[in-house]
Amino acid sequence: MENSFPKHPSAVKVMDDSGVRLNHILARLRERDFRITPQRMAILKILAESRDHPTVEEIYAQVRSAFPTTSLATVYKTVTLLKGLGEVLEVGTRTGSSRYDGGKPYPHPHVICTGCRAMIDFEEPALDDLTRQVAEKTGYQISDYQFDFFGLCPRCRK
Amino acid sequence: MENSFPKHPSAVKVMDDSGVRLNHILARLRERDFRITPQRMAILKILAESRDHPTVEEIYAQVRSAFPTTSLATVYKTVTLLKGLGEVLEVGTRTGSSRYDGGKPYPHPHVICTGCRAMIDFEEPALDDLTRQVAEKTGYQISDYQFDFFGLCPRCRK
DNA sequence: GTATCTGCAAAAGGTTTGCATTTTG
DNA sequence: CAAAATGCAAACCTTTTGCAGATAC
Repeated sequence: MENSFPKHPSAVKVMDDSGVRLNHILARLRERDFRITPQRMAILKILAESRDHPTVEEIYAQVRSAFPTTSLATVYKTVTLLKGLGEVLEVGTRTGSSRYDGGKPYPHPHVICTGCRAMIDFEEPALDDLTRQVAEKTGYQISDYQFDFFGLCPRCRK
Repeated sequence: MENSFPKHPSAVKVMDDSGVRLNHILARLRERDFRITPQRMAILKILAESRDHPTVEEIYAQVRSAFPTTSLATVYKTVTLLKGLGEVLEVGTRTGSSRYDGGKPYPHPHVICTGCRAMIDFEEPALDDLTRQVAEKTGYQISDYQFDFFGLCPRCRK
């Protein structure tokens, strides 16, 4: 195979059912002998369920309501671990903190409001093809991309 | 007009001749009563001439060889100023420092080597069209995008 | 029981800011 | 000469790290 570019939902086992997604991540962790602590479980649930691309700070705040002693460092460590396993996608917003997607951990475009920071996904099947073209034309072995649009959402537009 | 999306070279006056590009930026600065200090001039030259997307740190090192008293803060301030004027494009590399393109200040895709960090431009005319589609489908008023591919370049591939 | 995880606090980048001094136009 | 830019150091933010004590399996 020419490159190791991540696959789409059907291939990667990403489902709209966040419960199934959570179980999938749990299985991956057990597989590799990572431990399921209460803090981790809480973080995993948030990442698997939320559709709004939370920041570490936001995850932290939510986890704290259930486990008040949880530390920011633990959230960072867990998110980093999941990123390494390919079970969470980090989205850099170029202003401030990264945001995380535990529901669709493969690269895909986002549309980000420069006013309220709302972030939505954008489906564009042609990107797999474009990625292949980039690999061909440049000789690079493309393994990842980030593609984000910025602008005002309908509400912030006034 | 539906959106304020930046235009391509022919429209924006970006030329392969870095001297002309430099003059263009100088004119923009004078226009707005910004002053042309020796430090600024040195930074502008580097940004207009270089094709390798330097970091602030790299610009700083180069400027220092001509003006040894120059400070990092001045480089940051100048780059921020030019970004605000739309005369420099900031490219986030998601590892470490941003890199800057003073030759093509409008959004365009990059291909970045995850080994040696080499960064090349990628021309894809169809993106203007895709941007329009994103605006239509989402209702967002798209003003900018970032689109970067990551992977090993032919040399780093071994 | 032991390897792993947590929580704390300190450190580490990268970038921004405040302000006195210098310089440009 | 007035307005703007420089240079320095301190401040800022986000993320990472080291390590002693706690905990999952």
